[in-house]
Order: sequence, then C-alpha cells, then structure tokens
Amino acid sequence: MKLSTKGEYASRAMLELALNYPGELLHIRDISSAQDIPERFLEQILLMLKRAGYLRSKKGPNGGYYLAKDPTQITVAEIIRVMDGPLAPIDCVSVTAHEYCPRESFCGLKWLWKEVRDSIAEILENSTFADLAEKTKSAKKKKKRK
Amino acid sequence: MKLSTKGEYASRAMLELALNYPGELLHIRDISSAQDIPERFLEQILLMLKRAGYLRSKKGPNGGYYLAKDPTQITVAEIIRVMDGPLAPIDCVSVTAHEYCPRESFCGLKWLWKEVRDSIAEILENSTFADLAEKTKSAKKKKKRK
DNA sequence: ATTTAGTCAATTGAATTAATCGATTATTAG
DNA sequence: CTAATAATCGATTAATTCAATTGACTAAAT
Repeated sequence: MKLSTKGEYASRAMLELALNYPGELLHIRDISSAQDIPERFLEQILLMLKRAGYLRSKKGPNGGYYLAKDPTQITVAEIIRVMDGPLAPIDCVSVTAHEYCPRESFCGLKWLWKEVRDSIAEILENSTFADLAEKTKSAKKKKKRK
Repeated sequence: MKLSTKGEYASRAMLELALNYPGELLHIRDISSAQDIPERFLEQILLMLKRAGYLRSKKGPNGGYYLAKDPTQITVAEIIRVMDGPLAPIDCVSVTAHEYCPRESFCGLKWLWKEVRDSIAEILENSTFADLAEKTKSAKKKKKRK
C-alpha cells in the first residue's frame, strides 16, 4: 500500500509552493533544496503538474514555478492521481478507472478493497494544500518556540 | 497507493483456504486454479505465509495446505504485512516499522499520511478471513439464484 | 520402490519506477 | 546584441519489483 516516490515528491513540492502562496516564483532548485528532492527528478514532476494544469511557470532570470490556482482549490487526491493514477489499491474497485474482473460478482475481497479505496479518497479529497500549509506553519512556529 | 500482486494473491489464497475451512487440505494446484494464480509464484507465497505461522502443510500424497488457526483469528492486515510490509503509505508514519525523517517535527503532510494509515489499518485489522468467507458464500448463492 | 506433493535456493526476463544526461528554448539584464 | 539564467524536452541509464522458471531435495502414502 505504498505511495510512489513521485507521488510523495509531488505532494511535498505542491506544499512548498502553497507555503509560498501568494508570492514570488520558486525555482526548481529552491523547491529541490527546501524539500530535499533530486533536482532533475523534480524537474519532470513539476512539468507533469504543469501539464495537468496545477502549475504555471516562467522561463529565464526571475523565472520559476507558481500555483495555477488558489491552494484552497487543490486537493491532495488530485495531485496523487496525476502522478500515480487511481487511488484504489486494486483496479477493480477504482472509481476513476474501473477495470473488469471475472470474479467480480462473487469476490469476497472486492468489498473490502472498495472500503479501503473510499476511506483513502474521503481523506485525500478533503485535504487541500491550503490546509496543509496552515498546519505546517503552525508546527514550525511551535518548533521555534522551543 | 497500490497493493502488490503478492499481497493480492496472498489474500485470495487465504480466502480460498478459509472457504474450505474446516475441511480437507488444498493442493497448491487447487488454489492456483480456483483463484487463477500462477502456480510456481503461489508456491513462494504459501511458503511465506507458512513461515509466518498462518499456514500448515503436509507433504506427499493427500498432502496440501490448511490454515494454522481459525479464520476468525486471522485478519487481512496481518497477511498484507507479511507480504508487503507496513500498511503505511510512507515509512515515517508506520506504526510497526517507523523510520525517522528529519522534517518530522514540522512536516505538514505527516498528519495526513498518518490519517490515511490509520484508516487503512482500522479497516484491515477488523476484517477476518471468516468475515470474507461468509460474504463470498452468500454472494455465490445470490449469483446461482439468478 | 515409486509416485505424489511440498520445500528450497538461485536465476532469468520483463516491466515499472527512479534518476540522470545533454541539448534546446524563452526571458531578462547588462 | 549577447551572456546568463532557468524552464523544457526527449532519451537513456540504473535500480527495483514482478513474474516465472529451473532443478534438486525431502517427506509421506500406496
């Protein structure tokens, strides 16, 4: 039940951009060092997110990336789907990309995986990057006070 | 957030054995054909489950596999952990195999993945193979009546 | 003794995932 | 106009996982 590295990096990168929102553009290098993500790998990830409509970018000096919409309007579920495909642990219970299975009508496991899928989706569809950014900020404050 | 093939096959094999419980031993070949799992691959999986204490076996003619304990005492969570390791989508929120992460104290994503882990664990730890076997049996009846 | 069926370790090829590389394009500052 | 900057793109490599195969071995029943 692992999240792919790509999915993890993408969500960390989006969080970094949300922390910076609204504000100046961030370079790939900045995000890479802030979140400790291999730079050339991050490059591909940001490009995917841009193509999917979640980021915009500007080339050249003072260039960089920024969120295409308000972080209150972007959920973690969307980002994970862009990077890793459906949230469902197995395809026969995917809502967005259901695949037929011959034992579907009597499989005793299907309900279980459906339940798992639904509970994952419930959580990730109700978590926006604005929520996460706020939590991060207050956690950082707490840490500083120590 | 995918389940590995191994984890899926293992849970299907355990269900097949639970459907047959209590009763005669099942051959690898029987489980393989009933659940449509490559035989030599299944062999490895059953061996892992045996070593982890969930199955017993008997060699020779009339040999085969059977559950080491009552299916009411075996949860899906345990089986998935044997095959795939921790349920957590990322290691920093794993309960059974926590790994330290330097950004742990302020990471805005940690809570989210923890919530996901907990909800997956909640479901899988409360699903026994006896539950699944019963559901399967009633679904098969329904199908037959059609 | 022979057949049956699980046990074990090692290897292979295919597929997927993760990461790297080199070259190109757009933009800005000097 | 040109040099520097930083995103873009396609291709390649490296690592890991998945699925299957192999061959030899052990235990039990007829």
